[in-house]
Amino acid sequence: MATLSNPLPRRESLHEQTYQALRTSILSGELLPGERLVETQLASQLQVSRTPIREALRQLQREGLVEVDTSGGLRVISVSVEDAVYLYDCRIALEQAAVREACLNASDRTLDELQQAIVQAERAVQREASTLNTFEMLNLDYQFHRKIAESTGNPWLTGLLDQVFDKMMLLRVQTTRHNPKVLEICHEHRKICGAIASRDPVTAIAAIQAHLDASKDRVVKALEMLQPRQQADG
Amino acid sequence: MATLSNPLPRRESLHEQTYQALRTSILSGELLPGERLVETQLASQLQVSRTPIREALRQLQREGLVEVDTSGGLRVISVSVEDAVYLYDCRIALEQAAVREACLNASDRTLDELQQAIVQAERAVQREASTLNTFEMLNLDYQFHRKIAESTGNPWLTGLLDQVFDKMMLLRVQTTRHNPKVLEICHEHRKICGAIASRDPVTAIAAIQAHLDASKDRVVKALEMLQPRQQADG
DNA sequence: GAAGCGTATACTGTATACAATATTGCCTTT
DNA sequence: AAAGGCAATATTGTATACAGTATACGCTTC
Repeated sequence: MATLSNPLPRRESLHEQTYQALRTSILSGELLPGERLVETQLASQLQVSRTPIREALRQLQREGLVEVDTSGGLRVISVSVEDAVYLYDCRIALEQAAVREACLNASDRTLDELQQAIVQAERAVQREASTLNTFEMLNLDYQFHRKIAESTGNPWLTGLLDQVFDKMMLLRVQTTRHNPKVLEICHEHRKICGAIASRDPVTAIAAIQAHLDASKDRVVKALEMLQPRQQADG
Repeated sequence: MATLSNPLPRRESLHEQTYQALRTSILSGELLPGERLVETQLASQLQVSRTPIREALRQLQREGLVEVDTSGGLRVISVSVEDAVYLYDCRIALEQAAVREACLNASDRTLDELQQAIVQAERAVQREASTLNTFEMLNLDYQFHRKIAESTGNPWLTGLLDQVFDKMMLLRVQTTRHNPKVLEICHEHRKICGAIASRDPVTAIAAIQAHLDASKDRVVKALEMLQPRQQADG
């Protein structure tokens, strides 16, 4: 609804729409890691000129979802087992800070939204079981974590975490298909939520730590199954 | 030196050079917070067409150094006292993770470089005292912190911290001119470095925490002097 | 003189043309 | 048949032209 209190929503520019489209395609796995992104192809697919495509690609590049080829072309990044560990390290650091702040700042309204995010995820799992695709299921997971970040009121923290989430999505789209222990996750989410609700930073931090450590383990194991880590020595 | 192990360095594209030029201008204070960035002006100043300018601006926008106006124009962000606190929260979270990993991974070579970074900063201060401009002085500071991040081997962590540093530079360019207690900082740096060298994560984390808390205090106090924080109630 | 309208101007958004470079495959030569 | 070179093609880099939109200024009208 457009009201007088807000400026009218300006029609999204093509480069913005292009950015969103490409990002979604990458995160959902429609564009696979390593896949070459050719400007003219994308332009004809999305029915725009190369100009907005280029602007979108530069953003994705700065964000690290896309990287330059040896010959100057752009490709979707591919995330190794090594990267997965590194990304989890970043995520744990940021999310610990997030839950700590959340314990201080979260409003009742926010706590409610957290609850709802969990319930929504549980319902979705029970209802749609296997029909729900991986991308959407992961999105429900991240919704919870993002809500915690938002509740801190710290926009920079949210932004940084979003970047980490994006790359994480990329690797989890590959792995989660095989072990979607979502109910277990929901249980862990409830614990975190409870600790935040009782304004207990120590417990909350421990809970998010445990949750992410477990998640990290699952993902790393799954990845090593798919693409065995190279040993430095024999 | 170009060797066979690396691909030949491709001539930097104009949009990359443009990005670097704009970023530096912003961080050094040549382009002031709130200042309008007009594509055609920048194009004529840098003697390129609008195309590379736009690509550079999109990157800066994604990175958060530049933001859109109500009327669609781009402006250099301005960092409030609130933002300063939020940015420090992010930085502390990330740097704690960095020093912890540094304790585990730092090579002797890296430790040496850390030492050198400190010595270099001390020398610069003694030698050039007041002639050294704020931007360069801060760069020496960040060099130290960036080296720690690099020593983790975690490229994502480095990237995230760089983003925080950039915004921090923006606010510190305003504040540091007045209280350049650099020697004090060097002392704190030595402590951190020592703890990393003795592979003592607990001490290292405590030291970086103390260092950043002190820094945060200084910056917030200085900022509140310049632009008093608005009170919600009278 | 103030309010409102309209035009001129400035700026961003997008498309396209042109240039430079990389890749591919064919053709020649030995 | 293999190697080397040359031409054709594909792709990115950059400039510019044109369109849409906002802003500013002056003119008109009351």
